[in-house]
Amino acid sequence: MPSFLFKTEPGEFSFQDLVKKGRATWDGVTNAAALIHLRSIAKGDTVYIYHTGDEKAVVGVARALSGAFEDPKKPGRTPEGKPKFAVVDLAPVGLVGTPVTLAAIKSDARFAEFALVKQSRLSVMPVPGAIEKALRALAGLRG
DNA sequence: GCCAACGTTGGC
DNA sequence: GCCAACGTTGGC
Repeated sequence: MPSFLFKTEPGEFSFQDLVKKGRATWDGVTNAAALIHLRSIAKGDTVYIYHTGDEKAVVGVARALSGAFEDPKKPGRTPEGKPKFAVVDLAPVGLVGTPVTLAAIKSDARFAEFALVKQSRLSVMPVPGAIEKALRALAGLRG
């Protein structure tokens, strides 16, 4: 099952907010590259939540309750008539055992090819299997 | 269609 | 607060 990482500014919407709400529609993604990744998400996929700002760490795990669907709040269309924006519904799975900081990720060669360090400002990215394994080990998660 | 100017993200 | 890395916009 593919996995992804979402960045969020905790002052806007944190993983704890997702836990409180029980589920949330993840919207606000407008970047073209991020939207391509978002549209590849399927129901059941794992989503790691990364906090930007002061925390700069992977702090929680969520699950996609749906595949990507058209943003009901932003019904824009591309010139080809396709929905311009997409969103996905998430439910929290749980906090990680240990937050995995950006510093830890940057200093670990196993993450050298990870989009989080290679592609600045990308807010939705896939997490390849080998990287997910390393991430889960650092986070103190099973599997 | 090119590219300079501008805006945004997000780490430092 | 600064700025690098991009993306977007608009004039031509």
